[in-house]
Amino acid sequence: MLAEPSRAAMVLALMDGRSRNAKKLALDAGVTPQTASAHLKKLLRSRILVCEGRGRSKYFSLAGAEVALAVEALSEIGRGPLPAAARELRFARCCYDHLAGQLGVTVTEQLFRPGNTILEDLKIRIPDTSRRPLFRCCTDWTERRPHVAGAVGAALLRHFKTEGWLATVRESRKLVVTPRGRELFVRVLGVEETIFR
Amino acid sequence: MLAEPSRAAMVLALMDGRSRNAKKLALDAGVTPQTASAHLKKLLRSRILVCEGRGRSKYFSLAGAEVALAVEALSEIGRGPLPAAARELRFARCCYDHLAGQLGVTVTEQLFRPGNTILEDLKIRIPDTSRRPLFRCCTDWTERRPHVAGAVGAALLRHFKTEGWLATVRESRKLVVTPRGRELFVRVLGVEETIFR
DNA sequence: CAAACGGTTCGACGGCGGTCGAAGTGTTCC
DNA sequence: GGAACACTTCGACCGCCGTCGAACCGTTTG
Repeated sequence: MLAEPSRAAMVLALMDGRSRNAKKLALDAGVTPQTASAHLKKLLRSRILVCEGRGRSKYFSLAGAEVALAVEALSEIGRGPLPAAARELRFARCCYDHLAGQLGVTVTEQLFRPGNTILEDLKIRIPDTSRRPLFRCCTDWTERRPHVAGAVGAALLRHFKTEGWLATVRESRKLVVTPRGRELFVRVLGVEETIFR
Repeated sequence: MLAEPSRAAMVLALMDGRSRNAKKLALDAGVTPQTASAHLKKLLRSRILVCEGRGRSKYFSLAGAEVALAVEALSEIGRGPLPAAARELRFARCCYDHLAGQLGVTVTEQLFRPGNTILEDLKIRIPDTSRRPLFRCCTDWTERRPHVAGAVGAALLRHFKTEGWLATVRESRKLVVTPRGRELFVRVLGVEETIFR
């Protein structure tokens, strides 16, 4: 649906969230009204657009936030340099302001063990100043499993850095586990020794 | 790129984050190796996949988080019922075998409060028989925030149903909070009274 | 070295689908 | 009522691109 140039042009034209009529969209896409009509019909059927018929004109707009999110997500692909160093990032890296990679998902799983007292043991304090959700999760793209984000995720990474468990690498998202960190991850968080290779 | 069925099949096959060789991907997509080769070439050029040549085999995997995000975002489009019955499902429903909706994300947030003892209080036992991940999360499509899934999510919903907190509605994913459940959600899980309207 | 195998290139075929002209329906406005 | 207009349907055309057979290259294995 979004792959076809004319349809893509129409959807992109609607990315501002406003609505337009069919003729305007035909112009945006550089096709005749008949062609546009066929495309718009398909876009409606596949729930990408919705329309509201006002009089003899029909006004089209994006069907919802999911559409806008998907279009934005697609436009992110292929930017940036090739990840020759991908492997290095796989074990531990930061994802915005929280921990990701094998270590990230492992820590997250530990947090979910019934009876764990990790957040208290580390004396993690969550600043409740913001409207930020306490907890979010990203699906880790290397692990395809969730790691903790949100306020809790940020607080954890902050702790690991200030307490010298993890060190950052300049100009990179890579994180390095210090010897001290390695010992503490195992002893305090119950992480398997083996994941450190 | 992602619109073509064979390529989509290959990319979906790689959505678990692991890597596969060209022949395996050809099989997944149901095409011959020549055809797969052509597709893989294009997917590499457009930075959707990366490959690592080990010996005479080449191992392909997703190029990065953006790709996984985009694919997931695309899969969200057009899901869900039309707005008429949507409202009813919004508050509480089951998502496969776990709890979703406003109540689902709220419970999930409670689980992440530092110092909570919810899983022990409820005497939740996680069967560790399976290879099933202890914890997964779905992004709730109505709430746009994560709710707990995986073994923990399933155990929780099972508990809520067997203990009479929630009642199922036949032929529907809808879940109804019983008066008993309502009281317990507030007292035991610390859910805000107000979300029950 | 020969055989097997993974991956690639080339060329030919065929179908799906985007395109537009022409014509049809319904609405608005004078 | 009639003209202008927004949108749709139909039909025919045509080009792009996915497909596979055959042949080719390079690595691995015995």
